[in-house]
Amino acid sequence: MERRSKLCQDDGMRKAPTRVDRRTDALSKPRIVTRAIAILDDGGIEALTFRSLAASLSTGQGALFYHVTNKAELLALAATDVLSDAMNGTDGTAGTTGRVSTTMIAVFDAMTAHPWLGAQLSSAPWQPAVLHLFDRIGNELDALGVPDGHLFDAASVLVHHVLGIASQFRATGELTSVNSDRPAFIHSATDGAVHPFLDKIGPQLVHHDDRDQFTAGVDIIIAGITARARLAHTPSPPNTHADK
Amino acid sequence: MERRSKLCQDDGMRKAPTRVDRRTDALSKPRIVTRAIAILDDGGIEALTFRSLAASLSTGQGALFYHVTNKAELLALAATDVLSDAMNGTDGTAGTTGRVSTTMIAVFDAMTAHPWLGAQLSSAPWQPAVLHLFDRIGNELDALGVPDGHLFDAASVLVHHVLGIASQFRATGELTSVNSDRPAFIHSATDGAVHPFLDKIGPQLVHHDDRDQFTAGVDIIIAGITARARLAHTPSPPNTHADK
DNA sequence: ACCTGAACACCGTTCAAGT
DNA sequence: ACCTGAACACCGTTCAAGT
Repeated sequence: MERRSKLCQDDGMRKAPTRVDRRTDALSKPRIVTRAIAILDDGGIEALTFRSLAASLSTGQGALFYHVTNKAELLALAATDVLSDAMNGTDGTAGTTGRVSTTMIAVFDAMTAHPWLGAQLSSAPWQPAVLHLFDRIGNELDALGVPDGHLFDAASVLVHHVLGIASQFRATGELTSVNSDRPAFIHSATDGAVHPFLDKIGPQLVHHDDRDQFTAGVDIIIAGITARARLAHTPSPPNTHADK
Repeated sequence: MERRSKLCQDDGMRKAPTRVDRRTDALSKPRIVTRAIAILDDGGIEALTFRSLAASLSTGQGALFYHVTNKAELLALAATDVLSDAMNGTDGTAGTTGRVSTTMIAVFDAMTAHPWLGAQLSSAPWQPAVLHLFDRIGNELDALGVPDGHLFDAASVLVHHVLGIASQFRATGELTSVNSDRPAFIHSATDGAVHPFLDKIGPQLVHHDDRDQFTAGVDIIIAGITARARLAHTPSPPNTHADK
C-alpha cells in the first residue's frame, strides 16, 4: 500500500563491507509489484505464480513472502498501481459534468488494457483500489451538485456498474471465445430453454461494442441520479456546463 | 443444464439381478448438484471440494467426473438451480412497473441466503444462470414499454448492478469482518491516503443497510432508463400502472 | 536483515483397474 | 455403464538453514 521508493535504503554510507551493490537490484515491494504487473499483463491472471514471479526476479519463492504478505496483497497492490495511473490520467480533462464519465471510462479502458484487472477488482471489492475509485467518484458527484443525501447511493451504483463489467473481464480466453460466435454460444449455454428477449436482441449481442455499451450504461445511471436528485431537492438549474 | 429428474432410470423392470436397489441412491447429475448446494450453503464456497463432495455422497472423486465435466460446470449448475428457484418465486407478484425491481430484489435475497451465489455469478457472467436473468429482466423491461432501441442497454445496466453487488458477496468472512468495524477497516485499507468523500460519508457506510442500498440503486437505474427512454421516444403517458 | 529451496498441505483432474 | 482410489501436476505458504 505504501508507495515510498526506497530502493536502496542504506546505500554505501556504512562501511561498505565488500561492495555495497553486490546486487544493484535488491528485492523490494515496488520492484516485486512492477514485475508482477508485467507478468499479469502478458500472461493473464493465471500466469502469475509465486514460482513464476520468483523465477522472473531470479530469487526463491520464500524471498517474496519476506516483502509481501500473501497473493491477495500482491494482487491488490498491482491493482492499485494500475488503477491509480489510469485515474491520474484524467485530471482536469472536462468540465464538472463530464468528469464522472471520464473517470468511469478511464477505468474501463484500464481494464481492457490489463484484462486481469477486472477479475481482481471484482474478486475483492473492498480493496484499496476500489475504495479509491469510490472516493473519486463520490467527490466528482459532490462537485456536480448531487445533494448529500443521495451521494452514497449514487456513487455506489456507479461503482457497482464498473464492478459488474469488471466481472466480464474474467478469463480472457473465455470472453474472446464468446465474442467469436455469440449466437451459437448463447444457444448452447442456455441449452434450448426459451429466451424470448435473448432471441430478440440477438443481432445487437453480436455486433455491439462493449465500450459503447458501458458508456451507455453510465449515461443511464447519471440520468437517473440527476432525475432523482432534482426530484428530491430544489429544481435548480441543470448545471450542464463546465465550471472550472 | 438439463433438469430431468430421472433418479432411477430403469427401476426393477429388467430381471432384477440380485437386488435392484443394492443402492437406492445411484449417482446422478441432479443428486450431485443438490448435495453440492447443501455443502456450499453451510460451508461457503471453499468448502466445496471434489473430495468433500465425494465423501458426502460416499463415492470416489472419480465417479463425480463421470457425471459432471468439471468444477465450473458443477458450480454453474448449482447457480442455475438456486437462481431459478428464486426467480420463480416472483411470478405475478406486482404490476408491470414493479416487476423489474421485484426480480432484482429476489436475486439479491437469493444471494444473501446463499452467500456463495454472488461469487459464482460474478466469476462467470456468461453462465446460463446469468443469461436467464438477463432474459427475464429484458422481457420485463419490454413489457414496461421501454423502446426496442434501449432495451439492450437498459437490461445490461441492471444485470451489471446485480453482478456488481454480487462481487461483494465473495469471501463471507471478509465481508463480515468489514461490517464489524468499517471505519477502522477503511482507514487501514486506504493506508492514510486522503479520501474526503469516504470521510464524509463514513457514518452512512457504517449504518447503512446493504439491501436498502441495493434497491436504491435499482430505483436510480430505473429512473434513468425511463428518463432516457421518454426522451428518445414519444412523450407517452407515464405508464405507471400495472397492465396485466 | 535478507534470502534460499526443500517440504507441507491442498487442490482439480486423470486413469488404470475393478464390477 | 458405472464406479474406485491412487497418482499427477500444480498451487500458496511455511520454515529450517544459510549469508
